Amino acid sequence: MSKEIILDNNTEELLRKHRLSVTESRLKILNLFMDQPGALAHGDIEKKAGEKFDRVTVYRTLQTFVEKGIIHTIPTADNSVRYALCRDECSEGHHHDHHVHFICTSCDTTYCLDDVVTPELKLPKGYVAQQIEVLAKGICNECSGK
Amino acid sequence: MSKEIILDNNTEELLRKHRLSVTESRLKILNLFMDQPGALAHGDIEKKAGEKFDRVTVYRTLQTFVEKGIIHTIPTADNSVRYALCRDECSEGHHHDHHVHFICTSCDTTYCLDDVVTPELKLPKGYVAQQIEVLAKGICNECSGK
DNA sequence: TCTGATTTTGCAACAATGTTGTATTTTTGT
DNA sequence: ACAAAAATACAACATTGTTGCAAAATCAGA
Repeated sequence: MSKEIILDNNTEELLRKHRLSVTESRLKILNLFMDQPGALAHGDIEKKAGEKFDRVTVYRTLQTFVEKGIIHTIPTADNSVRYALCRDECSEGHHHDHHVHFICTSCDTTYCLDDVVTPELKLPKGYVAQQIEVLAKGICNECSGK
Repeated sequence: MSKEIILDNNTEELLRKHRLSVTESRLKILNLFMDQPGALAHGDIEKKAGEKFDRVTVYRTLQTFVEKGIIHTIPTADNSVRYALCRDECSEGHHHDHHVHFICTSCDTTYCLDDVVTPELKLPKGYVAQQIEVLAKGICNECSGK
């Protein structure tokens, strides 16, 4: 008899779409991402998940999700990469996250500003850009309102 | 009798300017940065320095240099912050590195493109940017020429 | 140039983070 | 329901980053 997991099946379909086995930890981790607007670091996930989440499972799950194009990484200036859901269609191994990321210096939330497109750049001769990441730091919507 | 360290005194003056004691490890680390065009990760420094460099000393030296505005950090998408010399005048604790960073996917060198200025951004209402970091990935000058 | 005060270093011990291999469990397709 | 495939948990380990403190180097003033 299969365990009864009550979760919306958006997440389940997402996994199936990428030909990944539907497992409890994957569903839970996906839901963590869905349930909040920002990005999560590896550590956040271990904490938010309550008590028990094997560290190795989290590492491998995140790695799988990145490879499949379900989440993407966001660079930060400290040593903590954060992950966020890919809103748009990201094909396997090829992300199209041409939007700006915003890190709030007050509440430390990381946002994907999906509507802000990364600007064009004029690079010096010989440099060919394949991908451009824009990282803005400042005060977010929530924190500036108060 | 003081040990004889033969190094150009640009580095020494730089340290004095920031009221830092002139020590062997600081001079060596500064010279590592001077001797190459790109940025260095913590690990690079430990390796490049040959055999002996206490890890703790490197950590604390980098931290000091960042605080004093001698170097600045560059975010990356993997878990390895890199450091580069601040070309322009950076006051203590307040960096003016409004230039674009470029990471070559071929040779893995990180460049500061000092002449490429970060573009203006239109952020959604409520978001106030204090600092904007632009990170371009692609093929660098050196690698594209061949 | 000597000397005491200050700063920096090196070491040890530790904490946190990330990796790998393997046996066991779960999921999948038929 | 069953065999094959995939994912997990656990242990053991490697790497990376942190802290406290005694020893050493540097500095500033006489």
